[in-house]
Amino acid sequence: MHERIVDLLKKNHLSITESRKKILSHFFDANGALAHADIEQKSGTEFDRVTIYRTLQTFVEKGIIHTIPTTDNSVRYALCKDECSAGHHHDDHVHFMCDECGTTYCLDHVTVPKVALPDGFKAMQNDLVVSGLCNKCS
Amino acid sequence: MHERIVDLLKKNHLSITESRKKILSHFFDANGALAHADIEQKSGTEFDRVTIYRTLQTFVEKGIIHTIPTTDNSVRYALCKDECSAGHHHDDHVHFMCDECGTTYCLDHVTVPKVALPDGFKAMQNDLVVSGLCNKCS
DNA sequence: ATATATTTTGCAACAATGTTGCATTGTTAT
DNA sequence: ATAACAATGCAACATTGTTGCAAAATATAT
Ligand SMILES: [Mn+2]
Ligand SMILES: [Mn+2]
Ligand SMILES: [Zn+2]
Ligand SMILES: [Zn+2]
Repeated sequence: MHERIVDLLKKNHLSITESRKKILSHFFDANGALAHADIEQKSGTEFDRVTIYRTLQTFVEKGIIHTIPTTDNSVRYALCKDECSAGHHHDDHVHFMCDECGTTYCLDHVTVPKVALPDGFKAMQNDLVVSGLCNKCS
Repeated sequence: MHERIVDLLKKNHLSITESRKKILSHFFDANGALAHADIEQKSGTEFDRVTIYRTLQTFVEKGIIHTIPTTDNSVRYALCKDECSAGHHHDDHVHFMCDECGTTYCLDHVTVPKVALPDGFKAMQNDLVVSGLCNKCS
């Protein structure tokens, strides 16, 4: 596990620092997506709030994590699959938010369907967010 | 137009106030969705920031406007169709965000497709946000 | 039309979230 | 080990959103 994290950082030409390792490990441990506040809580006073912001930003830029549009308009992050790289995300899966437990899931095997748009509209990215009850809460 | 606004407020058992009329008229004038900041800007110093927050909240509760999940996780609002009422929104249309001009459109005639979810997941609401170039920018 | 009851507003104070510059510390390359 | 470079912590600030309460506006009853 620790090796996997270090490798992932190396692969993306990022220096191996305590905060990056720790924050990445939170993502590997979590089953759902994490908000900034979640990480802040899990980390205690280990590192500064600013470091968390900057680390998340770096991870998004490198294609290590992706942001998730949510119905409550709070920012959440989840690990990307291997296909993503710096500047090129390929997270075309559906996201699910449980109204009961609040967990946000990446449904990696459910792809976002394409829809026909009015004339002149060109789609570059499609995000589908489903909310309801997850398999643990229903 | 003015009558239409007053009627809409009356229909929802809301007192007819200057701020509510003015904010509603901004939505009727706008072609896309509005963020809190847009309204604050259009209104100048006419009313307090807090009033705008409370008015938007009231309108959402009454089913007059709906919130739109966005990829940049900023809150946007747009007028609902007549079918919406207090506590019962029926805004099952696709939203489009233009990467060029920033406009957010309600594509009222494009409905969100249903997707098959893993076992145990129960969908209550589906939001599809498409981004790319709008008909004016492409 | 006036008086009363109810609701909405503005203000102030606060909380939460996010951003920036810069000196110090930690990491990498030589 | 040393130098070059990158990341971190801190402080200060900006933006966004929330709450309580007195004053003002609106709706209701007389
Ligand atoms: Mn995801
Ligand atoms: Mn809409
Ligand atoms: Zn759940
Ligand atoms: Zn456009």
